[in-house]
Amino acid sequence: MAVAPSIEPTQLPTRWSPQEVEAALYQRWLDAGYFTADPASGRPPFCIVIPPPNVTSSLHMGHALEHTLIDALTRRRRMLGDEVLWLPGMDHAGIATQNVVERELAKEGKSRHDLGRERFVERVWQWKAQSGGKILNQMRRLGDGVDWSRERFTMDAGLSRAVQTMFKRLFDDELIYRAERIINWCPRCQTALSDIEVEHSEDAGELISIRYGGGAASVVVATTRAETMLGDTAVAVHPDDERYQHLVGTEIEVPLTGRRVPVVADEHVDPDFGTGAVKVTPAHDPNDFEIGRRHDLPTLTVMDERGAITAHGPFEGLARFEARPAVVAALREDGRIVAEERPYLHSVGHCSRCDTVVEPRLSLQWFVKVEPLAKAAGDAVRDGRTQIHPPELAKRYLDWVDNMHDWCISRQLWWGHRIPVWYGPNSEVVCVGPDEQPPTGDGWQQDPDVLDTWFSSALWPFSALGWPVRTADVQRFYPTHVLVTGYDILFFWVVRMMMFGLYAMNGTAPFHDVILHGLIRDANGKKMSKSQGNVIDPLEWLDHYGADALRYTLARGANPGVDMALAEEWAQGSRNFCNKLWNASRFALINGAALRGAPDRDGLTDADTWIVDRADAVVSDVDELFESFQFGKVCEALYHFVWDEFCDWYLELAKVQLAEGGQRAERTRAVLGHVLDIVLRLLHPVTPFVTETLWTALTARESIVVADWPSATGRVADTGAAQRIIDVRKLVTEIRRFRADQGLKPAQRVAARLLGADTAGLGEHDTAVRVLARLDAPPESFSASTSLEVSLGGGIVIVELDMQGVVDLAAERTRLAKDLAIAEKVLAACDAKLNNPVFAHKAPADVVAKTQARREAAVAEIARVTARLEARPNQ
RNA sequence: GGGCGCAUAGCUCAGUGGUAGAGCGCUCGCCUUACAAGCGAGAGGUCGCAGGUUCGACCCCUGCUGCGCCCACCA
Repeated sequence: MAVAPSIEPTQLPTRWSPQEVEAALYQRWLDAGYFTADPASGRPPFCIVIPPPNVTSSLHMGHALEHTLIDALTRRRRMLGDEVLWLPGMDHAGIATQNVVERELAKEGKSRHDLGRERFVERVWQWKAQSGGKILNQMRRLGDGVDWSRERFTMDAGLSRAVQTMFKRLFDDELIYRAERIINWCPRCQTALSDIEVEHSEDAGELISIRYGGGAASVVVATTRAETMLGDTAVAVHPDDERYQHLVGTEIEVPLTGRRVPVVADEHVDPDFGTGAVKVTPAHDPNDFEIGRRHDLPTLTVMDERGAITAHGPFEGLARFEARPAVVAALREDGRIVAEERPYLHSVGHCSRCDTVVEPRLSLQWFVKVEPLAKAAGDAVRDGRTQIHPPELAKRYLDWVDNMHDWCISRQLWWGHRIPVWYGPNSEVVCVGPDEQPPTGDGWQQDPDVLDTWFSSALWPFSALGWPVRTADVQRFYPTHVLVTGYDILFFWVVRMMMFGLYAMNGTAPFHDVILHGLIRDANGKKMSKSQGNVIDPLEWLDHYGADALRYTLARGANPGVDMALAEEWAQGSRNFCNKLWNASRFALINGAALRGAPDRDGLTDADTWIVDRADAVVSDVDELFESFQFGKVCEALYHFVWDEFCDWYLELAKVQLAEGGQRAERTRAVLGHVLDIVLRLLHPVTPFVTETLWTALTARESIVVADWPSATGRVADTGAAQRIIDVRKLVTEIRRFRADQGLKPAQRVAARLLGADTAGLGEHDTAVRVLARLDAPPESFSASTSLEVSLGGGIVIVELDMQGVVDLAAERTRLAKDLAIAEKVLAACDAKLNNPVFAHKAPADVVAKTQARREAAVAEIARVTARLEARPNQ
């Protein structure tokens, strides 16, 4: 059982010091077991699985954002009474992690081959232990309310079993196949890559036009990859291209290799591009591969897995980028062959992990046949079973699933789930399920490759819950409710979870809502990157400003799908807000506020009624905003209420009420406690630490983590009280403005008489207005030296002031002139509308009425200001 | 090549068919007994450009310009 620390209000420091208490509070929550889910409880379930961070790195700001949003959602649901499970874990991140560890090895002058597969994998596990620990610590610092008893890793035994089960099932359903295809090959990582692991960029290259054949039977083809001509086995032209009709079906000689290759007619060729003729290299280009299949062309592999040339004497052994100029140089030796060389900007694929130029390569790989799976994934979004926020991104999702290529899932790596397929001595292929023994005997060998890391990630929403075992967790918490992740992995991850979830879980999509947050950028809107040196480490802000300030900053900027620029000032502002909350609470506690339930309406002042009603409204606003995942607006609404309304006005009015003592003060304390209680609970999902500290002090209860989420009192708002408070605020502001214009110091008291306050309904607010505006009661011999008229909702109040001859006429004239100009502008605008005959017909009645009212107010204002100005000679 | 998004105050961003908003920054004045990480009062915007619809457009439509992102097998 957690015990709230007892704090003596008067001992509270004037600043919130997060560093001193956060760790202890977090430990207290863990000890109390608040974050441990119980599948057997009767509560409605609410589950979010963490997007498992890669074990390779520590958490960056994007993670901090993601975790803040997830934590806010889960904390709120917990307070609403749900059985909440936020399941933590990490991803083995196959190629990324292997690369990191290989780089470590390189520092020791070793390669993975020096260690051998087994020892290398051991080494990666060591890395995982070290790096993973850092991540877990960061999550604690952030205050993540995760269920640590359920922590998973994509390579742990259970998840490996899930992977094997899934593979086997897809294999048996013929949704996984092995084929020789042109795939994206990274010559540095020496593995196949899926389409989305390739990043395209516009690179400068050369387009070289080469004459094939000779004399009348020659044709010019163009290429940016001259070295591939060593593997050419045809030239292709469009079937309808009359220029080349006579050549189709003939053979033509390829320069350098001297190979005689057929000229084929193929629809793929664009007759308008270049010369309309294409060299065909089936082994090294995906299009050419297809052409080759259609025309039964041989595939001639001329490059090895490192990208070095394997054939043709003089070029053998050259790396591809050395071979390219070498081939061109050799072609130039015969002056008739190279028809043209020109610079050329074109799109080139790079390995997303190491930036090496990807080489299309013919090889035998495993693929997932995505069509039926992608169809289901599209349908789930189309029919609304899963909703994507923001909806604009749903279109992008659909475009993608509708045009998806088969997914290459085998990787020539060592770190990952080994493909559960065994090959026999007589070309047998056996897929081995998790409960089956692999075949033994001479010549049987397991496939050496591992699976794409996204294969296991795609299973995460159910494998992490225990699938394929029918665990209580799977039954209770699948489908999960919300997925919170960045839009940058919509295709990598979200689509694949949808495909696999729908397939493995009998058509049940893995989540109801997908929230795609934006990317974190630096203050100038630039992407954070290590090479730019503009990365902000969340730990730095945690140390300087505390977890709540960091979380609040991130949540406040979190508009769905929109990137966020982060600057240090934001964190400072959030820290200041936490401190404001701290001091407001401190004030309330010092003055004896305590939680006594919702205050009885009887005997409340206008100020009390107003703030209680406002708190009610904020509760429903925040609920609505949370339900629609508008975190930024949740924060904004609470910020405005706490700072601009509760602190700036209610607390100041409360001071007056407390000074009255007795029953009035007692009720004020109740209202303070009530409103503060609501505010703290509403803020808790975003700023858990400061709210916990203050709430336990206010209520003497166990923990706000398990407090009830606020609900509105359900009573009808008192608009009269609200209007009177608005009037008080306006009156006070106008008087302060006047004082400022007149150059009065804040401390300087001025005697004043308020005329018309009673009829304006502000009779009982006389003291408050005087305190807030620093006005003294008029002495018996009061004589006003100047006056100020303020037009309020309840009527006009005239403030007569004894300025003792210090009236600054010039300042007043300036202000009046400004007021006059504004009023005249408003009048003109209103007249323009009202004089338009169509306006009265077409505009809604309330708009017309409002416009008329505005006009009248402007006219009255002009009259008053003009009178003022006339009464103040320019002397 | 296809698709999408964004252009609003100095900066980062909200916003609604009917008088332009916030935070930070800036100016002036204040240590006013919760808070100087604070208080009070201000300045600052022809809501990218050009048309159109409408009584009325920052908001809806069209085009343009600029920026960004995603997808793509342009040799």
